[in-house]
Amino acid sequence: MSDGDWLDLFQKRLGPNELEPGERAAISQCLVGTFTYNRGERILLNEIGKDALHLVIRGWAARVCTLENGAAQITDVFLSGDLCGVSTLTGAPSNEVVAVSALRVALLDRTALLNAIDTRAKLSRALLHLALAEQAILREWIVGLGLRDKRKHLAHLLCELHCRLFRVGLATADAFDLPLTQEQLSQVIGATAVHTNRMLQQLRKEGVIRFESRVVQILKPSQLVEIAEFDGAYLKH
Amino acid sequence: MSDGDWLDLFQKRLGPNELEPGERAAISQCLVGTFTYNRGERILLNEIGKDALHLVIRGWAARVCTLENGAAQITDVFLSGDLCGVSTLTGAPSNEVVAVSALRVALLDRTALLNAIDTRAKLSRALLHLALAEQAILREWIVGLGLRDKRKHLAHLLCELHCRLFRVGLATADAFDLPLTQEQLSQVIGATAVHTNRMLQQLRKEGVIRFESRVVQILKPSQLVEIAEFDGAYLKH
DNA sequence: CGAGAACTTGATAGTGCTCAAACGAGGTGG
DNA sequence: CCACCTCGTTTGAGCACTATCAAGTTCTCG
Repeated sequence: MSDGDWLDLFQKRLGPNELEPGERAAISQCLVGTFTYNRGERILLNEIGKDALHLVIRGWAARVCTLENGAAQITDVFLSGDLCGVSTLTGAPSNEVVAVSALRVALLDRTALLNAIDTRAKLSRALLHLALAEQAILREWIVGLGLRDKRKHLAHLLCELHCRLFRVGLATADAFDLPLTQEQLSQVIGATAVHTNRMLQQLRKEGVIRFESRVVQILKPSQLVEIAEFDGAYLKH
Repeated sequence: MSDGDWLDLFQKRLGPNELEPGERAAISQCLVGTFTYNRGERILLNEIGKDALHLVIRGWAARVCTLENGAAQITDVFLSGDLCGVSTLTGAPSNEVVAVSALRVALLDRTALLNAIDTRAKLSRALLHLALAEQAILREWIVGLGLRDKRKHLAHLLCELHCRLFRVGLATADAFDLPLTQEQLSQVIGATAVHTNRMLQQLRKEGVIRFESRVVQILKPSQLVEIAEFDGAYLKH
């Protein structure tokens, strides 16, 4: 995915709600540049983030909430096409967001974007749409944390990530890159790294997945879906 | 709270982003009536919900996600002033929402509201604002489920509810009505009803709260906040 | 090749679950 | 007015899932 395609990527992410040429132009005028972060760097809560939202072009990012005892929870994962920092539009305090892998982003000027959505109703709808899509994912994560055991939750997460990546052309029918470490996976599903490791091994022993050198291969898709009780409808926003 | 005040209530809920007379008029023209549900009734996914969003005037509602085995998770709690069904604006599939107590709602016509936000940029911003505020709460719930033990999570939930109710004038400095059953509380924090009961008793034994006949009294506010590691900043959207 | 990060494995402890039953309050019908 | 039924709360005992602690192994990269 080259830098110039960021707008197409964003449009693909928005799905059926196609942007018209006018909206495309309005957004592309918000672009102030692109930037590359290294794995582990803080994004959004930095000099750049003060003025600009980050549209992910390539790589992964994650929002991390940390408690006093140092324990950390990942509440969002941002993939290609995801817009990161929408909540700062309303002046809300944002959490820490870190680059999970090398990360290429398009920088969209906050003020310009606010202007754009005030001028163009469709753009505003598009952002609302994105926010609601995120909500749906957050809710599903809550269900995973509250109701599923860790093995099922892990399976569900893999299904979700596969779906989301497939939508933007970053997954084949049965495989995708997963740059999250097991530690980070455990921060998503609310487990310890040790336990996450064991649940992964269990899924491997069951022959459902393979997961080596940052690549997940889904060997038995239907069984994975069954374990996870996965229904991708919530991603159809 | 009488029916006529629903708009003021909504405005109070939006907080600093005051609506101007024009926007107020635009919203109030979306009103198609008010309605009362009984405790336990399904709202939103019914005849009325097909065409109308529900603005809570009085009472509580909760969004419930149910798994195949019958286990249920509450992912949202809607209080006075909360707008319920925003996600249906984008045609997304909604979850089940039930009335936790007797529930009075204002019904806002979906099509009219869509028109209104397409016409008035400020209204659109207001809805985006609401969606982001909900996101912040969802994230905090994720942190609670992933990182806090059930006692702390329960304490955190009580802090949050107190804050949100206080904002709309439904809590005193140290007490509020809590119509959720212990079973429903447990569906929020991802525990069994038995365990939730024990954690409540522990908080009572510690002298931190009282909770009788659907009323929570916070006896030691600072200690409750400390147990929960509660920081209300995320509610300041 | 060395050093640190990430992954793996084992043993033990504990939080929270399951099953089972009893108790209390509110509502209804006889 | 009381029996009775239901829903919600409370209590107890045993078990399971997951955490914790500790150590060893593999991988990655300068």
